Amino acid sequence: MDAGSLAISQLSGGFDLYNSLESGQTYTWSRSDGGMYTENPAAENAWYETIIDGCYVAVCRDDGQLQWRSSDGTVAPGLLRHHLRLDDDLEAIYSAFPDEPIINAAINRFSGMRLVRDPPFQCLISFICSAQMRVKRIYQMQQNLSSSFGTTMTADGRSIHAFPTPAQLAAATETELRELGIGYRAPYVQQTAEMVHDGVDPTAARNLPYEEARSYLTQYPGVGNKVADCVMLFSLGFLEAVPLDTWIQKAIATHFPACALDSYEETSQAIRSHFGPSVAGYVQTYVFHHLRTQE
DNA sequence: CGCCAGGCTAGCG
DNA sequence: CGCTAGCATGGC
Repeated sequence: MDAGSLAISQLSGGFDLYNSLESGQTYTWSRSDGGMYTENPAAENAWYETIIDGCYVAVCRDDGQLQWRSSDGTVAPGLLRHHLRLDDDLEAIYSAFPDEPIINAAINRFSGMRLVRDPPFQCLISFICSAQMRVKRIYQMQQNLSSSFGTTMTADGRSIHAFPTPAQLAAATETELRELGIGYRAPYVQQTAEMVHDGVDPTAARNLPYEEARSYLTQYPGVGNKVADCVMLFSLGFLEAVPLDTWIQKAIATHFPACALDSYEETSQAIRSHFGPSVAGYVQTYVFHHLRTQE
């Protein structure tokens, strides 16, 4: 097992590991203390781990450093920079946020929280599963998919499951998926996995303009505008994407009523423009987490 | 028990 | 097009 560290002080705006990985934007990491999405704060030395492209990586915040351990030390630092967006200039991003009370409150609470850049297939499946589901259960469903259909690796003598590949998940039956608690989303998951396995590549959306990319992603069963926006923001790097979930729709009605229009498309356009296209997705993620974790 | 959870789809008018 | 019933499952 290789190991190393990155200096958090060199990152503009710092890095809040806990809120970045437990704000409901990613379901690809697990806390080694088993407390992922339990609403118990992570212990100071809690490790978050995942397997990406066959590479095991674990990270932990310790004394101003982002410590990491990995099965492949040659790729781990670059992998972390990419998937945790460590090169995002948070100070510049905050200064581009609109100066409004609810947004400022969110920045104050979660300063250092970064967007993630998740593996697209895993992101696609996890947000198909997210429909009408609580964050904690979405996470549990992804764990179930991994342990039932994903490849097993051994790290530190423990067995860990990677998220299934499109081929592995396409081979699952609807009945098997329902037994994992996937519910009525089971056929969507199976059929989407099959489409990706057959060559309909979600990453092809990267090369399209924003609204065409969103439309492209809705060809997968179980993917509407909202889920497509999540995939674009949390895995494809469209920082202008603002997923209009129930929380954000309420926030728009209350705090930005001029943007509360009739259709998803119109509201989306208005709120993207209001938040600022280059940072709108960041604003969304901060406000979402702020509202969802208020007492 | 009833209600709700990071919505979507099919089937209407 | 716009509108809405129905959808699985678990937690409160």
